[in-house]
Amino acid sequence: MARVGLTPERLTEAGAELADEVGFDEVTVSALARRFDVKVASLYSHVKNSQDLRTRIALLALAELADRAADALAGRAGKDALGALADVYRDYAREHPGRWAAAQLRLDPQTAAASAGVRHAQMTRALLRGYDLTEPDQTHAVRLLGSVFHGYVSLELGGGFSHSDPGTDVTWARIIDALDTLLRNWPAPPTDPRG
Amino acid sequence: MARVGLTPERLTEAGAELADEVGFDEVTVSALARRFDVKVASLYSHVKNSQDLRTRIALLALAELADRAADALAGRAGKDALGALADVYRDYAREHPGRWAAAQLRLDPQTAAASAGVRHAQMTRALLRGYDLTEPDQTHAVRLLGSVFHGYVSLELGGGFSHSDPGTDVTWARIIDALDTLLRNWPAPPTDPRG
DNA sequence: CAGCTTGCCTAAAAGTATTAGGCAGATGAC
DNA sequence: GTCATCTGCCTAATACTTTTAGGCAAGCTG
Repeated sequence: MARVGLTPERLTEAGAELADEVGFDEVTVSALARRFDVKVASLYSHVKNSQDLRTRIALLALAELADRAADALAGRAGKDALGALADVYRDYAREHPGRWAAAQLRLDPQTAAASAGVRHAQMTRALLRGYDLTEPDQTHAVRLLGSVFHGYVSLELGGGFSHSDPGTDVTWARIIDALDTLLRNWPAPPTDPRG
Repeated sequence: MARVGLTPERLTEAGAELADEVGFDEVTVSALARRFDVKVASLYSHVKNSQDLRTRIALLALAELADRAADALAGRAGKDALGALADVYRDYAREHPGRWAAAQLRLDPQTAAASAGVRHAQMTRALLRGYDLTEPDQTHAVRLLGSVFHGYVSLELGGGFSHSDPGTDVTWARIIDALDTLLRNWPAPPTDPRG
C-alpha cells in the first residue's frame, strides 16, 4: 500500500488545522485518519491514543502562542508591550479558535512544566518589570493579567459579549488602558503582615 | 419492569452531580443510565439527545450561580459587594467543578438569551452602580469583571496557578482590592470621539 | 538482490449515541 | 373493580469512535 508518510508532527499539525475548522472537541482519531485517507488503526503507530493526540495539539498551540508573544514583546515596554501581548492572545484565538481551545486543555503537572506555558508566565513577568511592583505583587499581577487575557478572549470567542452595544474592540482597548492605569497605581497591600 | 420515575429534571440534577464527580466531559447518556440502573434508550424519552442533556445541566448551573449571586449581593454595596460576588463564582467552581464547566458550555443565542446568564450581567451592572461610571464605561467594566472572574476561576481550577509561592487566596484578595481601586479611578476615555 | 524494519493494513472487541417498535404498569372512566 | 388507554422503560438494531493484535509488503541496508 502507498505510504502516506505519517509522523507525529504531521498528525499534530493536521489535528490543529482540523481543530480550527471543526472545533477542538470534534478532533478525533477517526476524523484525522479520514483526512489522511488512511485507516484509523494506522495512526496508533504515531500517537499513543486520542488523549496523546490532543495533548500534542495543545503543546503546539502553546508554543506557537509563546513564539508570537516573544515577537510582539521584542523592543516594546510599558503600555505598548502590554497592548501588544494582549493582542497576541486575542488575535491568535480569533485566527485559530480550535488551537486556542486546545491551549486550554488541562495538562498534567509534568507535561505543563515542560510546555511553553512557562514561557508565557515568564514573558508576562518580564513585561511587568516595566511597572514598579514589589516581588509578590508581581506574581499577583501576572495572575491578574493571565486571568483577564484568558477570560476576555474566551468569553468573546464564546459569544458572551455579542450583540451588545459598545463594540468589543472598544472594550478591549479600554481594558488595556485600565490595566495600564492599575499597574501604575497598584494598591499597596494591607498593613497586615499577611499581605 | 419497575418504573424508576425518570424526568428531565431528575436527569439534569443527576447529570450535574455526575459532572461534579467525574467531570463534565465524562457526562454521557450511558453513564447517566447506569446511575439510574436503567437502559440507555430509556433516557431518550426525557431528553432529546446528549447535547440537550448537557445544555440542561449548563442552564441548571447558570441558574444556581445566579441565585447564589443574588443572595450574596443582597444588602451589600461597593467593595463589599464586589468581593462577595467574586467569591460566589470562585466558591461555586470549587464546590462544583463539573457544574462550573457546564456553565461554560457555549449556548446558541436564543438559549443563552433565555438563560440565567442575563441575570449575571444584570447583577454585575447593579454592583457597578456603586461606582461612578458613565454608561458605556459601565459596559466595559461589566466585561472586565466577567473576564477576571471567569478567567481567574478557570485558571485556578485548571491548576494554572498551582505550586507557586504566594497562595491563591492572597492573590484573589489582592485582585479584588485592585479591581476596587481601578473602578474608583476608572481612566477617562481618550479625547478621541470614538472613545 | 537478500533481508530486515516498519508503516499501513485487516480483524475484532468494547463503548457511546440514536432510532424504531413492543410490552407492561400506572392512570382514569365507568 | 374492571377495562381501556397511555406512557415509561424495554429489546433490537445501526452507526461511529477507540483501541489492540497480528499480517503483508514497501523501502532502506548491506
